[in-house]
Amino acid sequence: MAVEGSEPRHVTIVDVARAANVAPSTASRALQESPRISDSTKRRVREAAHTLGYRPNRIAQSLRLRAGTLVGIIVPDVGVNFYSRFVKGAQDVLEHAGRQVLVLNTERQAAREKAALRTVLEHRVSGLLVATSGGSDEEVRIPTVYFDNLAPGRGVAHVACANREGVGILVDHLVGHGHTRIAYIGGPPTLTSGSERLDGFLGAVGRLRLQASAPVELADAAWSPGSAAAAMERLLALPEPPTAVVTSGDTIALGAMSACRRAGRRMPDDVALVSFDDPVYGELLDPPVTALGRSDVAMGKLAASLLLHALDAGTLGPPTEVRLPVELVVRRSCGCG
Amino acid sequence: MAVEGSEPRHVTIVDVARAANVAPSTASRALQESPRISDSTKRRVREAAHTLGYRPNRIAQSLRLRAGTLVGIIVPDVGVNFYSRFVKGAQDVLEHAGRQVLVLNTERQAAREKAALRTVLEHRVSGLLVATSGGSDEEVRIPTVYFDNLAPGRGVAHVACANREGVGILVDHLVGHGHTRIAYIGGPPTLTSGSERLDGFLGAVGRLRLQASAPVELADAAWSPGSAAAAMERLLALPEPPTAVVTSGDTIALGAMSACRRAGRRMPDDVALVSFDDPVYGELLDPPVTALGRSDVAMGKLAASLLLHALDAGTLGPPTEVRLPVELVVRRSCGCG
DNA sequence: CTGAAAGCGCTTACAG
DNA sequence: CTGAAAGCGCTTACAG
Repeated sequence: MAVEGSEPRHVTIVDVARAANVAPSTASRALQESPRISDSTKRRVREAAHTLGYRPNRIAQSLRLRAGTLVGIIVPDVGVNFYSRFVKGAQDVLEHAGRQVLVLNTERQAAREKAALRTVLEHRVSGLLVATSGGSDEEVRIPTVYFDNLAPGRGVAHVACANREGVGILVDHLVGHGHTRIAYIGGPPTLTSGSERLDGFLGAVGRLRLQASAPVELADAAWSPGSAAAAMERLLALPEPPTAVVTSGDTIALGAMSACRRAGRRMPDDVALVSFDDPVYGELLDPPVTALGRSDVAMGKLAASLLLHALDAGTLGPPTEVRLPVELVVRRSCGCG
Repeated sequence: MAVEGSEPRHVTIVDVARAANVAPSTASRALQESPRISDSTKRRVREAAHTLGYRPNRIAQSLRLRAGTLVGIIVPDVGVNFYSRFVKGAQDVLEHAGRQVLVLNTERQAAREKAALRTVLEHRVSGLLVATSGGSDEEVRIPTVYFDNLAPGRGVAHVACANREGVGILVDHLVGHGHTRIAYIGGPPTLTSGSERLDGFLGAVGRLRLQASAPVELADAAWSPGSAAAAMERLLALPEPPTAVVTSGDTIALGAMSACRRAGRRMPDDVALVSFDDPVYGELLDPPVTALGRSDVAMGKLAASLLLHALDAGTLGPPTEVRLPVELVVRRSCGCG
């Protein structure tokens, strides 16, 4: 069973040409269905290619064509649901466009982000989809779509969800339930979503004149449930604890919910909760979470489409900014039902 | 700000050579730190490369070297936690070895799996990490590590967790709590983990003489919570419903738990539950789930290491099969605490 | 220590 | 309709 001796060299177009008794150039054109090649020749070449098991070498094609089919995706952490589902969506539309995806992880480290950028550039990717962690400020010279965390003025497009409005919707819903002491637990305002969502909260409570009773707590940079739980505990320890809380993301909601449970507070009776980014199985949680529907897969598809568009249109003008609309999925944690 | 006119051609080694006043071959060697090049020349070349912003073209390198740095990973669905975290682990060790990862999704479709295989092969990846959905039976000619779903006799290595033993541990734990009517909800036995885990359950109840009161229900091929919930409902509708249930995976546990909740059965009092594959935030669920710790990231790292090993050792002999040990994370759903 | 030449596997003007 | 030649950007024997 073991493979003996030397590597069984790959079949090349020269092999195919020889087998079909034509020149390599003719074989190449035949395989490309060029109209300039006779049907009989095409058939002969195709057969030769088939029986030899010819697989074109994309490396060679890319070099010759000075353009490959690779697209780079740089994310802070593929292990995180949001990013992996974004990749899934992007991969899907890119694949259908005959492109492949090089996924690079940065672990939210600036150095790794820079290295990732260098690497994909060396691979001569046609374009890039990136969610920066704020690491690299260099302008990239190839078509780039920034998502989640935006990079003002750079790239061909930016995509994010309607962060401010989203939080506004969440606050409004809570107010509809009669809450006036509404707290917010969010990711740090260093990156786009953390900052815009916090902004949205501040804006909403301002508009509703609720500032005085609207405490804000922040989770850590990874938006970890642990740090969110600690934040929730701080809120519960307040002299006048909030009766409802808005969380800026699924993992934060999870942490907050578990903190409430440990503290013996019933949800939604003692404290209601609504969240941005529906937890992946949000309807299975106890209570089922009222949240803004996830837009990760859709965002991936959109970002990929925008990139594809820029790729064949040629990049011109300032980046377009696209905001994905959000929609409230009403379940039980808010007090409904 | 818009980029004007023609593409700004990439800087090549010829440009660097010219700037440093040496031949391209010398520039190439200098950049590779060849001992045959004088220090002064090296310095000159490095400086030229730096000021010109030279980035080697990996496409060209790969073609010339007849070996690239790409590794393919083929998974049923990157959007699923298990796979995305596997990718994260694999990516990490591969990246440290100077390799990049091409991720392909199959959506559990045989046709897409075959296409994915063709694609990565055309990219001349050095090796492959694949979780088949049973789609392709063809032997792949490059070093391949199969994971999760195994392919007997093929590839350089197989990695999976200790499925049978794992379920045995789960059953034993439930028996330790005094249960005798123990049900099982699992994925279909078509692929490795579904089949081995079911096997493990059957083996355990046989060994314990519990067969008569050990109903088995199956979820769908995607192991969806919805189908698991339906399975749980069937179990609860039994004349003598089980007092405990073993689920073969995290998503199945989630579905089963929600079905119990909807049916008004308290957990673990009315029905206890233990699961394979700890849900990602299993400790935050209500009740916190007793489960076998996840080994996805570790599995990714292991699979990548095995591949790397095969890559520099050269493939010989039959595939090694590695089983990741499992460990029980005791929490509340089983009745502990 | 450095350079000229060949070649990795393709594709596309350029001829015929 | 088909072929011979050049070249994408590198690296590595082979000379010197």
